[in-house]
Amino acid sequence: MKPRRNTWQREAVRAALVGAHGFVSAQQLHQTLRDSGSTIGLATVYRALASLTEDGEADSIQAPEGENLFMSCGSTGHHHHLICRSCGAARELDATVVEEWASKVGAEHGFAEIEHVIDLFGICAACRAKEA
Amino acid sequence: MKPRRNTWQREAVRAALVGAHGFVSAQQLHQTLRDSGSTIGLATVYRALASLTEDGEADSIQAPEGENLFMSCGSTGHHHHLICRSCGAARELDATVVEEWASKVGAEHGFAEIEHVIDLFGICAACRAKEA
DNA sequence: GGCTAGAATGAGACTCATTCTCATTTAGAA
DNA sequence: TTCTAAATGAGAATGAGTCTCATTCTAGCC
Ligand SMILES: [Zn+2]
Ligand SMILES: [Zn+2]
Ligand SMILES: [Zn+2]
Ligand SMILES: [Zn+2]
Repeated sequence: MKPRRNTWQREAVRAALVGAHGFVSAQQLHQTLRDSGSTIGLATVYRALASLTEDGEADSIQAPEGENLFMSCGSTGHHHHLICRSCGAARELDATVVEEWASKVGAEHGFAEIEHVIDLFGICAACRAKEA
Repeated sequence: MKPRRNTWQREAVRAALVGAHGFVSAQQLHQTLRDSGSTIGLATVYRALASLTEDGEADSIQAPEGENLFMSCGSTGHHHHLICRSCGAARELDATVVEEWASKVGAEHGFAEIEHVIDLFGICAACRAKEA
């Protein structure tokens, strides 16, 4: 892990990410921080999120609309999520079966350096209750 | 399927997509078409790809970099791919196990309207040979 | 074949997420 | 405290994709 300086900006992003409880975009996070009086710059939020993700402190996924979403995730290892399209709440999934499937399939077709993207999106119970 | 008029532009996009043999971006496709003398507009390429995808004549995926990629795909039903990061070549996958896993997991967590994104990326044998 | 309504097109303006530039600030070691 | 490279922030730049709207063209009708 490359060296990082501890700036209040980096810490603020980390805190905001933890406070978000679910996947959020860089823009949302920046807005939240500004709304709470911070003067942090948008570019800095992007930089902090990139480094946090690099260091394994945050997970990132691509929303179906193309935006990148980030989340402060407890477990550090490789894993997958079930995400609420409406509020961003996420559940970690035990994906042992698909991990095995993915590596088997990759090998079978003679492809190297296999990576996989596996995400489930839906509407959580809470959001459904709200809408009804 | 909503009605579509047959224009040479739509046909050109369809043909270029078939000729591409793998996943390509709208921009690439547009460039290819222009290079071969066509005067087709970029917006039209986007519109044609969107309608072809809607009609099930093309598949689309999100590249890890965020760009949307399209491919003329034989089978019409729901399925997944193993894609070469380098040349876009793709294999269709039998993903019965993961389909079952996905629907089970969604239900278990009380989420509704589950959709899943499952894509494998790697480097195909041909591209590895080329690089070496 | 001509006529017409409405769909499709294309040039370019526009949006919006993300990255880059660069002058200024600051963390952290000495 | 001093110094230096890393980090920051404002705004410019990038780039995929969408939108607008005047013009063109398809397809059905005579
Ligand atoms: Zn929700
Ligand atoms: Zn995995
Ligand atoms: Zn390849
Ligand atoms: Zn599937």
